[in-house]
Amino acid sequence: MQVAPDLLGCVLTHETAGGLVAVALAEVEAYDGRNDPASHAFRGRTARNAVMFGPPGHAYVYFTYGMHFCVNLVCHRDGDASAVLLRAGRVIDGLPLARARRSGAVAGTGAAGRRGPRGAALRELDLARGPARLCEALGIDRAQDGADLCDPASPLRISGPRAAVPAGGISRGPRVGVSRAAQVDWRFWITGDPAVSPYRQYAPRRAGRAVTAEVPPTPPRPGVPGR
DNA sequence: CAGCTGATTTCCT
DNA sequence: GGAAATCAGCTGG
Repeated sequence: MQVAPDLLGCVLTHETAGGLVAVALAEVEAYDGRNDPASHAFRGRTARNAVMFGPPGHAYVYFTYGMHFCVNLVCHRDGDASAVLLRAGRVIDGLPLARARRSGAVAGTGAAGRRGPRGAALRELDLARGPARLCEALGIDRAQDGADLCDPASPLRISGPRAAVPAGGISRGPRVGVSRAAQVDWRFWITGDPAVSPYRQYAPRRAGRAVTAEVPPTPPRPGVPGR
């Protein structure tokens, strides 16, 4: 929570065999470990979130919704599972590679098993506009879980602290898509930055399957008079 | 543009 | 069994 706004404007860089991509952070969210019902660490340590309970400065990468990766920076001392989700940014280096990954053209990157080109060309601003998009553009997956982001020699690293407060200042508001502790304003972003992801409130999904026990009323059909 | 849906793993009840 | 720190594709206005 303390360091989250300071990450805005910092640069996250990932160097792989395929090349280098760097993103200037525009949006982050803080999660307060065991004290925060919205945190993955709220219910204790699991195989997935183990890195969060380790020393600060490392990457916690998780897989969610069966297809997406998101990356956090572990912030508090060993045993204290606080972390900051890196939600969005602007690609400032390695643009062609970022675009290729996001369009599904690079094998072994992106969400598990996804392949083949998708539809229309992507806007440059959308390449890292959202936590899963940011990971895909940078080529981050569970292999980077635990990486030391503060080591300048690490393939995945963060450069900071930034030189100055971003022009336009910093805004804060509720976190995106969380159902619990939705009222706390622990999301921070650079005011007016177009790379900030659109805010979405948590919305429970309706019961998916249609009725089998009930017969829905027959809808009126065109050309067929009602009664 | 708002709203809804499918995809699909990890963890929880 | 079902929700979740998401995204893209599609529909209707």
